[in-house]
Amino acid sequence: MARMTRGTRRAGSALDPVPASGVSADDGGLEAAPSAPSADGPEPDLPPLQRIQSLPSWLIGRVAARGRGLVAEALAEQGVKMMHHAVLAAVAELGPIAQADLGRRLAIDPKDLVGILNDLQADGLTVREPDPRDRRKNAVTVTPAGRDLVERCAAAAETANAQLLAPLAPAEARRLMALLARLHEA
Amino acid sequence: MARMTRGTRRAGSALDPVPASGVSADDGGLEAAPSAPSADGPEPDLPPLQRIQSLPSWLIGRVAARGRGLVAEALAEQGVKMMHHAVLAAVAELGPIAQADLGRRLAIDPKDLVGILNDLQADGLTVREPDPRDRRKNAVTVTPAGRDLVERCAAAAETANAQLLAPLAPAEARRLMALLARLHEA
DNA sequence: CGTCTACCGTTGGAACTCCCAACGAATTGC
DNA sequence: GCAATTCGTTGGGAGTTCCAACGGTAGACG
Repeated sequence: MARMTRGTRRAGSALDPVPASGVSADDGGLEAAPSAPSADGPEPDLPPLQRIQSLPSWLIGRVAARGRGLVAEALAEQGVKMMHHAVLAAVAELGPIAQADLGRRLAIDPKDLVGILNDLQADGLTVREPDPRDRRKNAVTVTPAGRDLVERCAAAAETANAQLLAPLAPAEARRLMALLARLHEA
Repeated sequence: MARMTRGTRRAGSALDPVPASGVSADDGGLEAAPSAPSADGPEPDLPPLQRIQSLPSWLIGRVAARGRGLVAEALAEQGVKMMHHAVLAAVAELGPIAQADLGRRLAIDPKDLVGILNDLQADGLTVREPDPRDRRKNAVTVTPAGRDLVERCAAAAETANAQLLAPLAPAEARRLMALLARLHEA
């Protein structure tokens, strides 16, 4: 609650030496901290660059964010949001499918899936009809319009993904995907 | 507006063949969609499994989500949120640093950084003092308590990351990191 | 000198994701 | 028949990410 900002106003020290470019491979030597990172024992070793932010989780997170942005941007040109495209594509691929199965496949919260399917249905891209075998379930199906749209969106998404993997040779991209798949199935 | 649910109630078809297990490597052959994905020309090739959701962006996103969860869980035991740890570690590493530079380094929105630094400062982990050279800037510094905490948090984060990369041999993990680093520097 | 532009920290708000709890309807097991 | 479970849906809330705007400050230029 009592969250104060701007407390003690004392004199400080130099602050500029951070160039903040995006390369992150080479910084000028600028560890001029007045505190004592070089006089306390318990630091075993510190890598040349960022100590914590070069962790796998951070790196993967950054790359994932960039990929998400690229795909979202590409899909925005088609007027489709990312999750809407994912659901639409999944419905187009897996014939008629129940909402719960859809949510489990795509790791989408059932609550959010309701809204997404409402939007897709309002746009005439998917149809919900009750499953005669299990009247609790909704059989979700694509309409021809939905199938057309998912085609264009898939092309846009693949372009964005190619852009994401552009720095890698095809063989390297395959290796990356294989390693990530192993982590995903864990 | 006018978002209808539960419209036309007609008879459907089979709906059960989705096992929804997590393996994703082998599905039983179940492409029994009554519509025509096999009669239209413009599809060049469709991979054996999920067509869209095996895209790099999706796979990376899923792995990133798992990594984020693991790190967040490990850090929660120390009572620290992920971004708080990231900021604290960055401040500890890069001497006194301005908030804007911090935000650019970690790709954090300035708004969110304000809240994070307020929390860290309220807990006595960091200090903001105005930079005498540029009175617009805040020089953020770690306190000894912050330096102690970041040490424990770094250990927890590294454990979580090891858990994330557990399915990979050390050489494979290094290769994955190298590939991701190339994508990140793009 | 004054003005203009750009940056700094800060605030407010929107959009999206995720989690938990509940309900009526319907299915399954006993 | 009856209990337990599942399904779709609604509701609320926490958390994250991003955008637009503001007053205060610094630097560039005339």
